[in-house]
Amino acid sequence: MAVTIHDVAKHAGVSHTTVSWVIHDDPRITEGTKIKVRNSIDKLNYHPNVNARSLIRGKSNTIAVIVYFFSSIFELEVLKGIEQYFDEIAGDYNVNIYSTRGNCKRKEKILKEILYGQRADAVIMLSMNPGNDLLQEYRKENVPLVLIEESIKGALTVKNDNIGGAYMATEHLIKTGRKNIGIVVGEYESDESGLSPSERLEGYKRALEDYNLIFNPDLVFTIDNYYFEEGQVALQFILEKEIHVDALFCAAGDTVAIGILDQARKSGISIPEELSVVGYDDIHAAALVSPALTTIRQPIESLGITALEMVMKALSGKKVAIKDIVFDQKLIVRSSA
Amino acid sequence: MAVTIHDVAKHAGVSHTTVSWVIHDDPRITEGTKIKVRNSIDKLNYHPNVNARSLIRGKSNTIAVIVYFFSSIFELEVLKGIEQYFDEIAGDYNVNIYSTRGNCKRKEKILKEILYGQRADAVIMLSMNPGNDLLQEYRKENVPLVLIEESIKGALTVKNDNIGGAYMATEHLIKTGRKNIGIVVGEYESDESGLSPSERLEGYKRALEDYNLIFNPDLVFTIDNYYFEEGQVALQFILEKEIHVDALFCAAGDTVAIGILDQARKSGISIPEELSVVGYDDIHAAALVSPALTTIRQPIESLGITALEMVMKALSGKKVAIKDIVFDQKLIVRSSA
DNA sequence: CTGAAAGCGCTTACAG
DNA sequence: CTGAAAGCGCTTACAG
Repeated sequence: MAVTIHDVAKHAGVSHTTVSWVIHDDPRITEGTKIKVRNSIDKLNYHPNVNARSLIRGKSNTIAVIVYFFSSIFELEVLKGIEQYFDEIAGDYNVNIYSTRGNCKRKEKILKEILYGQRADAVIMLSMNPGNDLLQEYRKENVPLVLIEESIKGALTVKNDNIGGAYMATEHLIKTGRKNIGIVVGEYESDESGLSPSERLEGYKRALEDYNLIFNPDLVFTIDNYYFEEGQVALQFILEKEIHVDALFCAAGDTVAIGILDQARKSGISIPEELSVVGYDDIHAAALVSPALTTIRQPIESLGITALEMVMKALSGKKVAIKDIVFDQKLIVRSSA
Repeated sequence: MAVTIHDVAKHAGVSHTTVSWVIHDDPRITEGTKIKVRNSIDKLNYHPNVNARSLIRGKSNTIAVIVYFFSSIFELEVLKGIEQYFDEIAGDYNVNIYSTRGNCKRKEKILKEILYGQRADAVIMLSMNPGNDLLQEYRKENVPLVLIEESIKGALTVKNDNIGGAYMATEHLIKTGRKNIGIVVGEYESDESGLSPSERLEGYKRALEDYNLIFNPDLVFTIDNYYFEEGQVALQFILEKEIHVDALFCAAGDTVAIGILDQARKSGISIPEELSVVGYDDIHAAALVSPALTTIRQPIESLGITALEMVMKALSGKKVAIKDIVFDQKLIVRSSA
């Protein structure tokens, strides 16, 4: 069906070896032969079978990016970052994006298939942990693995200073006179949760402690999917249960925080008078909602760019120091707190 | 290096053929042998080489999704749709997501590599046109190709009723008394632009015509990347040049429309009194900005779900009627118009 | 019930 | 300067 190297060889009147060498621009082939063969390639519309090539080379020229789910602008921005300089940094590689669709078994399957089934030559994982066993297997096989927003001993990591960011957010609320500060945060206890939720919780706790406020576990509200609607639900819950908070640090990000703002308006809660809200991410909408959202800005695209750079460096055989690369966060004060 | 089928065979004390058959659960193999072999597979942590398998099968069990760029929430939502029921609909397939990074040559290269290099067994394209030549090549090779938000004669298409949506938006502005209605729209003349911009422009024109307003080409403002900032720039341009408009239909989507709102606030233009704005998409932020954005809601996730269903149907050998599947749009009236 | 053999489409030493 | 041969890791008729 498809045109193979043999068809080209026959058409050009040479052996298939010669065709292969023309493709690889081997100096042993005369210019005349090259032209002849290239002509046949064009005429027959020949494209090498990627699978055969990868099989024999033992590498696929592909970088795999694994996301947990296409749930939020976070993924989008990181992917943008990875793409931004892709041609310059990783010209002859392809990117393949996989989603685990929130399934841990799938995650492991994908990671194993990539490693042992040779789907890709390197991996970038977003907000996900390969687990220690798989990490060791990757190291043994010498396949580069870079983690974004996740850290595990022995892995290459690019991340935000979530502890610092959460600290700043909480400190801001304290300094503006808030006493009962709740936190809305992603699931932080499961294996699948990624590191940032627990780090942000940690930063929140540290700030409370430094300012002599008591940490109250009842003021920790967790959400699962980082959806807008979960912010609405969280505030509904707080109001129904009559839980007393005068501020919410929405560590789960701006989209959820905006859900909180939305519910506040619907429930007649005035912001920031009755309730201060600080988000995380500084998405575009944060500046535009009413009241405008005070939030923490993180350089999301940079995470992607840096992760790709690390992967390429490792792929080129250079030693990459195993040391977390951490990006600073910035407090953006607007009207909501 | 990696464990092959031969290693498993040796470990289990059978031939590699037997191992292959165990993997495929061939009824000719006795249960005892199967257990023995599966044990070895687990012990050695064996995973079949995907490339070898694809090579021999002549198919890769992969569906390729091609996006133009990870630029907007639109891509994110479509991907969400494709994922949503993936396990149910397309259990043993993988998805690979490619981005052309806005490069037409890359697009063609990807499409040819998929087709002739056997990267994937079917393709879903987002807001992109394969071009007639490539479409014919896909049809000849019988590789399913489904287009989202793009239509070309002879291709399977899933799209929004952009003409209808734009008509509704424009009609709403007309009925609320606006006379000088501009349109902000994505690049619609280049090959790479996708179909929706020109369709939305068409809907806009038709509404003007039906209500006896003259179409003025000077009131068509185009943008390239669907970025927030482009909305700001567009309004700045209009103000600087003192172009007289009392309404803008931002067919380029809500993110850009919100950029317009932002610039309006900065420039002291009151919305909707001095300028009415209607967006397109109904993203979450649309309801939350101030003033809340009047917009057109489109079922983006459904596009992805339906496209995947069509691909799977075609892949299963069933005839799929070549007839555009068109989703209805809905006008959501808020405060900005 | 299991194995030896051919072959998928390519690459790459090895001859000539 | 070019070709015949072996092999990458699998699958699948074909024997036995």
